[in-house]
Amino acid sequence: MKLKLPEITVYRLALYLRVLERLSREGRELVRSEELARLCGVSPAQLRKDLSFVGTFGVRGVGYQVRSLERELKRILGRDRIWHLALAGLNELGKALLAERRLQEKGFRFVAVFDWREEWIGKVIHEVYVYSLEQMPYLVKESEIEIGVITLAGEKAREMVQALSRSGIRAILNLGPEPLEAPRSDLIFRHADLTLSFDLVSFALSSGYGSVR
Amino acid sequence: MKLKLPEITVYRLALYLRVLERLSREGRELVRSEELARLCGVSPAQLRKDLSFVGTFGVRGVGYQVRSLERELKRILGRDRIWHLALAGLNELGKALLAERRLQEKGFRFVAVFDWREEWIGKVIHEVYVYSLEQMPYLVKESEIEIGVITLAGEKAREMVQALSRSGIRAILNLGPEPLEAPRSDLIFRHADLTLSFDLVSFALSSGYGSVR
DNA sequence: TGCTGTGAAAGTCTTCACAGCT
DNA sequence: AGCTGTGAAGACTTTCACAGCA
Repeated sequence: MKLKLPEITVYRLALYLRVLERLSREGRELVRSEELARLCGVSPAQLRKDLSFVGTFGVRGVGYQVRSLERELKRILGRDRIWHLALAGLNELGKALLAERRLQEKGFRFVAVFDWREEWIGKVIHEVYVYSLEQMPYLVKESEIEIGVITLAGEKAREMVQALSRSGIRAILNLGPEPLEAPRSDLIFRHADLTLSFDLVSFALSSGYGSVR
Repeated sequence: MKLKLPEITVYRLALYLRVLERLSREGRELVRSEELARLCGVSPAQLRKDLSFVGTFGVRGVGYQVRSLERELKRILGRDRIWHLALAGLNELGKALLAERRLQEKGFRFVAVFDWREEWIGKVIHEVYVYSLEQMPYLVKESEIEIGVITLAGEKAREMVQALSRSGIRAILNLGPEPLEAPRSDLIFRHADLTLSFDLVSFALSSGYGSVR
């Protein structure tokens, strides 16, 4: 339970799992570190070292069983269960997340949207009901919502962080364009901004950098 | 022009710029490394070291001029110009990107959508015209499109990579859920998958990890 | 005085290269 | 024979602590 691994390793384990899920769908039974690494854009040594942090899954001289490695990584990443999520504040990116079947399939299930605008409350977006902020504490508890997702920026984003925190949520994923300050240290708090990757591309293009990753 | 800095530093420079843009909007003139670092969730030494890779912008004993640091970082990141983008393949996430005013404001302008489905071709989504794949080589050249954005997965995603590459695009940003193989090494190629950050949160929750970043 | 810029030290991550097993 | 698992070496990144300057 108290597994301590580098954050970058966790990120890559999730990436390996993506590719394993695909190989598994395609019916592959066995994969070697060299191929899986190439598909993920990392070195074989990196892949084997990452796996060695969390267990020993391969067979020497043979490779890895796709299904069993997939199952083990799911367990390690906490992807062997259903998580209940709430979207705090509705915008286009938020709607895209609600519509994303792939997230549902992976066990990330949005069970509520919270918004402050009267005209949205009571509506149903991609099968998820929109509630007012007043209902948040009750619903977080009753629906066992553990992860709050924010796609907004600015003052509204900060209000949502406060509301989620006070409602007893366990984790907040900030997908908006600004870093926000964590309200409490016992709350898991991540910032992942899609739009930053546009800046990385623009830098690469204008600095004469080569291909990245 | 041949600036060689750690990728993680480029990422953080983009993050600093986000916060500077906000401070600038709020009318702040001066900021010290300690405050800017806190707002970005990094250490002051980190921030100063990152900046030292690309120049010297501060005044000792005083701090940084918000506007001039903002301008310098924009120049370094290639954000002092307009970039023309194409969306290759339309889905919910793609529509959300087209609608994202913040990207436009930052100089990332979608000028075309390409799709293989007859029923979409000729439509206009969030003011952007949908073209067929046949028109891609011509339009990439005529409209000076340098960055292709993909939000799809699977076989369609791989087809789009091929089509973009053959049309002479300079960079591809893969926002879909699977890593893809780069078609050529002279093409800038990035994978940034929002859905991976959900796995990181799920790991943090189930491993008893503390707050992250 | 006070905060930046930066060598040097500490810490972390990646790669190497081969032992260990099937 | 062949591929994984892993200590040890090497590369890279972060932090420290203070010189340098307004």
